Amino acid sequence: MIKKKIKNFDIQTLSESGQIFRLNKISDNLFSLIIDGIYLEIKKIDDSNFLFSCSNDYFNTKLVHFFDLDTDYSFYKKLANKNDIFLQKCIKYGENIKILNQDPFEMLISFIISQRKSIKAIRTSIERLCKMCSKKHEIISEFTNKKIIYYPFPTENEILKCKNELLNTCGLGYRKEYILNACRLIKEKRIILNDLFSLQSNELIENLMKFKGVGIKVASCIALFAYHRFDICPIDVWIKRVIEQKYNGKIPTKYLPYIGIIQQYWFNYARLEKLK
DNA sequence: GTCCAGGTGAGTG
DNA sequence: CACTCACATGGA
Repeated sequence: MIKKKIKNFDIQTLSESGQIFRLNKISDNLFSLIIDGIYLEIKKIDDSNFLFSCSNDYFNTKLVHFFDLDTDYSFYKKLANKNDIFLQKCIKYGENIKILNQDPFEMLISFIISQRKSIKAIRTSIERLCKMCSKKHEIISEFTNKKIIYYPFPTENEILKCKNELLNTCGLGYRKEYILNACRLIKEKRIILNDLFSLQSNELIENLMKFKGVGIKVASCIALFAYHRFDICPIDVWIKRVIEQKYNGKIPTKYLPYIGIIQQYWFNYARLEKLK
């Protein structure tokens, strides 16, 4: 277990941000996270002090990048136009939101599942998929001393090997075939997710949309949350409402190079305040 | 029971 | 090009 002083890190808001589905609040100020096949816990001591159940080395080499801790967000927080009271309010409301650097395959499968589902339902479905396809792991929590059972996010091979009747219990509905199809394309190396990092954003989106079941919205989420493309804006039902109601249907051009992060401020506010 | 959710692909005009 | 429609299922 290590202690870290981190400024502008809001794990509670991140866990509700709709970009990560396996960061869970366990109890007051205690969160669990499954990435990279491992389970770790994060305890918030106060606004800028945290405990992590991992080594200092793992924190520095993996988590700093994952949580995007080496990026200074102060520039983005100042982007709101002077007369844009709404965006100012959104930024204040979720001022320590970050755009994470998550695994492309996990984002691909997670956001295929996400279509026409609530965030709560997405989480349930993903957890079932992990439980059905992936290997069971057990560890003892460093914080609670309780036994923890967890399942890493499955690989494409593990999903393909999973029996149909098990996959059918994951609540995937019509998305099941999309997921199997995506796993086949990856297994056959028809699309290599790690090779897409070098592409321009528009080419990246184009390539992601080769997966059946991945349209412009899901491709945009993957581009933003796995490939860190701040110039990409996933437009879902919430963002549609924001653009129509607050911006007369048009995004201010000044925001376009950073619309990914701005979109996340909008989304967080609109969803948690149930903007109608 | 009804309605909605971080949408997409196929079909039609 | 734009527009409509079916699509499974959980959660409120």
